[in-house]
Amino acid sequence: MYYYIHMSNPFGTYIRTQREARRQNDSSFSVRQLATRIGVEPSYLSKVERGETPPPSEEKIRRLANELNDDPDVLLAMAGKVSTDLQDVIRRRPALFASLLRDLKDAPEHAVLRLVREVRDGEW
Amino acid sequence: MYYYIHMSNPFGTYIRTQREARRQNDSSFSVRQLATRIGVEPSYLSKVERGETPPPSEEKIRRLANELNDDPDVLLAMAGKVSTDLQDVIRRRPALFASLLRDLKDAPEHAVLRLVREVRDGEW
DNA sequence: GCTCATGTGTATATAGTAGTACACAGTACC
DNA sequence: GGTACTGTGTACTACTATATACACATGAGC
Repeated sequence: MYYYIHMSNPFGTYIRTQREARRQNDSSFSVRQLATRIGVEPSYLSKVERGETPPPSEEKIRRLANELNDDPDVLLAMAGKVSTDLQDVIRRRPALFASLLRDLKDAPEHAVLRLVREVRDGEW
Repeated sequence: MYYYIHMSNPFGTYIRTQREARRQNDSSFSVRQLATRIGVEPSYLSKVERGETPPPSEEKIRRLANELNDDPDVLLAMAGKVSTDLQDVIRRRPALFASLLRDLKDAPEHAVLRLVREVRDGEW
């Protein structure tokens, strides 16, 4: 017997919006059918979309991202989570990546992107 | 009624080692007194050190790091966790930081450090 | 040899996570 | 106008996280 505090709910709202958009052209994007495809009970997906229950597990969020053609990292972020593979990167070299992230915390997007590009071009 | 699978236990082992090292010169680093200072029951800290129970919460780990003069990020990593403030950095710009981290995942330490230095010197 | 601190065993509590099972009322469609 | 699918309400479950409370035997120091 408990209540889920029902504030804003960015994750569920976004999922519902995306699902209904897809549904215009594809009737298989009903709550029931999508729920079945990602492997949960329809009533559960319904509750998640309405924010009556917290977002599902990382795995289910990944399947949602896949079905809805969305970036899993972005959906996970909306759900208040961080991908476990990213957490693993940090956990293997905590001091190093902690300082990198804290330094880049407020860096403008283009600056970070430049670093990404530098790294990708193999400049090290 | 459950058992904690008691494999390797890097966190507890490390804490015990550090605590006993400190205790050579300072008798206040007994299980009981340290537990009291960080705000947990002595029997709980004992179980954590012996790996009978999983590592404590982030907050308690931070207090341990403080008492033992250790890097909180490193202790958290040993406990299989990532600091919530770092998770927040990623969650605010998930696509950006996800790609950065995945690209740097296997980069050699000195290359990452060079980036840290670049950023610190404000080259953006 | 008594006191007091020490480490640890046993039992238990509470919240959060991550769902399932099933029934029920509305709607679509043919 | 019956069939079949839809969204959702109600009730329940199992497991994990994060601990507390207290008792007990041991050992060290005065």
